[in-house]
Amino acid sequence: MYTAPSSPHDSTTAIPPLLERRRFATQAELQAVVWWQLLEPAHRLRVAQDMMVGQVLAGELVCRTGRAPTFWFGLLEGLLKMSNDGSQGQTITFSGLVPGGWFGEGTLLKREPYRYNVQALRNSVVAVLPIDTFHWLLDHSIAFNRYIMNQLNERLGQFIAAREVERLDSPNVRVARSLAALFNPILFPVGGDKMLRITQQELAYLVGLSRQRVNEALRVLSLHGAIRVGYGGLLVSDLELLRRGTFETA
DNA sequence: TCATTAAATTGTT
DNA sequence: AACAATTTAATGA
Repeated sequence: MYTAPSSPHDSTTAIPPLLERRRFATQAELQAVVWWQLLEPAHRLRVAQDMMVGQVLAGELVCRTGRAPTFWFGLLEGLLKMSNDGSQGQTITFSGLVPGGWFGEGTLLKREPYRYNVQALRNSVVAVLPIDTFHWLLDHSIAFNRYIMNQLNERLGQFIAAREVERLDSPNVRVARSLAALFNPILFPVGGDKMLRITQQELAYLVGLSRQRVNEALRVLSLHGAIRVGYGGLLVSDLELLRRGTFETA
């Protein structure tokens, strides 16, 4: 299913048709949203009326640096990559995004343009909540405020961890930490599932390594018993080891 | 349900 | 980057 969309790093990719061909969220989709469950009935109703869902094809951008903030985004299905274009044209990947994750709250809070690109690594389903609804929730729901506060705090920790990884770590450890980040229960509350559907090619785009190198790293990680690799995905068997382990050699 | 074929993904150089 | 090997998905009897 993965036909390298010319290059997920291609900045000439057209503006997302996410705004077109989208529909309202179904009841099942709403109930799968963790923070929606925290709201009281009146607040749930407003969200149900305003939240929409759209399809994003592999390679397309969900949001783009410099664009005015319009939505808070949630990934329902698929795989996204959050990155930034450095001053010399290098692409810096901050984080991968797996289903259950919501992003853009920092930008919406400040009402400033997005500071990163979010690109679909495969066909994905994305939910959007209008910025006005987002602020209305902040004004009316304590539960929502608490959720956002938690999320901001957790994301801060994730960025700090990402910086450390970026500097001093071996490819093996980079892959390990990047994988571990996808299992953050606060940012990606996906029901404690240790199973991750991701191809080695997708993971390669995520961590910025070649597929070959990722393949080798996964081999080492599984030798250490941190993960089990399978066709089209992997299983995390020791999350703590994945987070803290040093996988220097095989 | 099974066999066949195409497509996707992995393993290796 | 290229290629072979393996796994999955799709198709039709």
